[in-house]
Amino acid sequence: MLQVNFIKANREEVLEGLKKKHFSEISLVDNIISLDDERKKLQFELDERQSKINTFSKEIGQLMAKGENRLAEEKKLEVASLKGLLQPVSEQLNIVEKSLQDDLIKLPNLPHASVPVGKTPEENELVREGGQKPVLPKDALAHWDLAKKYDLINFELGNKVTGAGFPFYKGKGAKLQRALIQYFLDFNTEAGYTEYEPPFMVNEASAYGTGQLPDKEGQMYHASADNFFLIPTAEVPLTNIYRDEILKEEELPVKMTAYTPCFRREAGSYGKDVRGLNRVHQFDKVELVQLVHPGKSYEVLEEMLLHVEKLLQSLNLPYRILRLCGGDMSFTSALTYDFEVYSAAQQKWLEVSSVSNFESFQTNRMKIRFKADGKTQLVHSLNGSSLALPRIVAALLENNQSEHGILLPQILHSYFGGDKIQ
RNA sequence: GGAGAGAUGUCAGAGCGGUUUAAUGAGGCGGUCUUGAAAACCGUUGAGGGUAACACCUCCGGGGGUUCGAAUCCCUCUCUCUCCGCCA
Repeated sequence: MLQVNFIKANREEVLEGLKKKHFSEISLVDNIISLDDERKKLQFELDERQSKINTFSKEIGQLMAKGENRLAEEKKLEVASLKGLLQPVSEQLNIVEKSLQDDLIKLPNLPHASVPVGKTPEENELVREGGQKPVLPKDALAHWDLAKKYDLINFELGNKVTGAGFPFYKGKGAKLQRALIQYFLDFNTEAGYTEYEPPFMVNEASAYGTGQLPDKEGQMYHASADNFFLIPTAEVPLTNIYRDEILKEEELPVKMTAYTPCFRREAGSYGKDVRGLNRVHQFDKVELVQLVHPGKSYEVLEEMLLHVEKLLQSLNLPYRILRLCGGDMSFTSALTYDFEVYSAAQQKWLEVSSVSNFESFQTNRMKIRFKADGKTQLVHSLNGSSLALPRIVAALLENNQSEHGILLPQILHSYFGGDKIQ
């Protein structure tokens, strides 16, 4: 959520930013500004009347203490009439505040200056590429065929027990999941991130805090008896740890990492690109979250980018980094880098990580602040995947297939307890 | 699932209709003293709105009500704790 005062002081900049993000309801901006002006006016009026009533009420108390009941009764009547004037103002104020809030919630975050102009994924900007694309024989198999050949993943069984998009991992396939999770967490904690194991369900306030509500509730699984939501990412419980908290400046940066399964309904995405592990409803992911001083968030974003890049390099996967264009970015982000790995048998780039700076957009909603020199201000929040497992597994299987089996990268040997899958 | 108790500032904890602008203690910060530290003493220390700065207004778990006046009384919701039951 953007801050009203910022919008008021930077109207032109806000309009331009929204345009870059291809946000259509531009009129909201002026609406917000006038609603806030009205809010202030009403609030002032209400405060003044309330102040009078408070004074009179105190006087009544003093009169009664002195036994001057008749004067007190007269004052009571006076206050009663003042109260009648209070009601309509307070009702109007409530209406205005509600509309203001509703409008503010609809505004997306503004894109950073470095965000490229564009609307579609094709217009994302290539930052750099790394690693070597393998040369596979003509009869190379896609990961869903490899998964079957080595009995690693059973998609049909998932259909039976739960539904489409809930695969079973089995044997070496299950162990590979465990090895990757363990390795990713170790990699992150060595870089100073504190490991958490959070709840996999959150309440409504938390889903609202990170921006899943009120808009995207169709994307989350909902446990209606208790009104809990299955988390779509560890970002939700992790960031909400600090909801409504005021940190000390020296507590920053807060660096957190967690493994969780992620649950996504993916409503509306059928057909292409959903085969095998390319898009599933439940998957494993290790996530990074940082809360930082607002002056340092872009520096930290680059640091997180390098961190994830090193991780991909250690897996020997060919990757590329994209800077997302205005139209392809998420509602809440100010700048997002996507990591994609090349899945050689499908001959396709698959997104495996998204690293974003949200600036104060999330923290304004959640009221995550810090205190410095007596002043309280919002921290900046960032997050990134390191990494989402399914597509990493897809690329590992496809790119490393050979006549001797799947040859795993060196770094995984000890975690996996072997160097290949046969 | 049943019964009971409770939710107050950073923490502990009083207040249960009108000098509460929320007592008191601890912690934090500043100071006096000291070579330095501890102790002792003095001062200071919540959030939001509003203002050029004051003033002023709101907040004692959330929402609603009674009253001239509510942390205090009533209703309701949420959560926490204790005991019993069930249980990995």
